Amino acid sequence: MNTREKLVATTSALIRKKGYFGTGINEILKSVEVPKGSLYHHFPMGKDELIKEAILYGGESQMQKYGDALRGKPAEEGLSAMVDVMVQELLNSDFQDACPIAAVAMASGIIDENIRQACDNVFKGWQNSLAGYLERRGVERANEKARELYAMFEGAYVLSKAHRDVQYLELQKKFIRMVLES
Amino acid sequence: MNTREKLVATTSALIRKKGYFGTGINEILKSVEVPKGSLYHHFPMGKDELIKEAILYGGESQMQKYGDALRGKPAEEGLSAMVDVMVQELLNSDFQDACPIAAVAMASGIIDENIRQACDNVFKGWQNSLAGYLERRGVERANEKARELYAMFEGAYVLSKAHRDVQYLELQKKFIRMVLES
DNA sequence: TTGGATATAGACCATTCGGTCTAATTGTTT
DNA sequence: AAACAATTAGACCGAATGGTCTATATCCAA
Repeated sequence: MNTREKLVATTSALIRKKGYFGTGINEILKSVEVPKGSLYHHFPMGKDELIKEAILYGGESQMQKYGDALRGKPAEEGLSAMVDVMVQELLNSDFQDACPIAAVAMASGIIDENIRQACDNVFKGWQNSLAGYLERRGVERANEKARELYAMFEGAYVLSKAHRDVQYLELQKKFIRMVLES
Repeated sequence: MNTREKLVATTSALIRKKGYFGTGINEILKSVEVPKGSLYHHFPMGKDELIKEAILYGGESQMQKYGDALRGKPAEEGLSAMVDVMVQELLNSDFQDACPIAAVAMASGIIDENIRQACDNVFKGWQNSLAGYLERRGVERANEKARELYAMFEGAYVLSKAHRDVQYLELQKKFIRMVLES
């Protein structure tokens, strides 16, 4: 892992916990043990460029985790496993790591428009990937259902973190079948 | 409206857009046109105390809006009107104002535990209020359904903001009946 | 009208913020 | 080995951060 990759990966981990404004450049540098010159060499546009990359990186690695959970399983079972991924991430991080994009997306509209678009693209990618998964399993109106399931999961992720209680995520499992069969 | 109330109301509006770390004390003071001495007179514990109050204030005023939308309507119609409140807030603010609590809640776990608890209490209040509303209309398993509807709405609120597109919220209306009748 | 509480006013503080800039070092190509 | 680009290193900058402190109003009760 080279300097650039280390910067992106660490930034991704930090913004997931503290969002855009809560994550400082000096903090990132200290965490990665890299001098300032390196950062501005690899990311001439500074913080916004680094965070944009971190959003895309975080989006991809999260998509991979979800993909692993879904793969080879029938729809309901796969989606349930996807919820379990979120549950485990909350538990493993003492409720610090929720959706890696949401924390930044909440402040979009204030921050650079490029960053909002990066969040947007990640969300769209997840959603399309989920829609494809459903379609391959013969689910009707897969796109609409993917959107709905995704909104449910996202909301439950936020609430479970705020409550320090995974019951909101666990509850989603009860409603997956209902959405699929609607 | 006295100085204290003005500080709380303005802080509530700002944290809704930018979250905990994105909202600075000096910015608040400038916006309210109040000197620093007044702030620390009314809130000796500083920023964290002010933001905690702002969370509770924002939670109450939002609950009032939702209550107005729900009041006197049958369940499905009322919930649909509640979604419309969220849609209008996004549109009226050019997609800057989503859930007034979520932006701060996302960074909880890092911030003062009192603030996380304030977010938690607001969320719990909304959820209980919604459960009561459903119960009064004879809905079975009102508590569980209130939780689920609430998670759906919260997720759609976040996604609609990130996408700058209210379709996620509008989509919820199609699924309200399904949850109610489940 | 005097005294004491309440509140406003803002200068000042150490620290951190994101960012710039110049050297020194490392790596690669001839 | 020389030359050149790529990268690392970190001192330094102005601005902003949250917070403290003293002085001055303002208000109400005695």
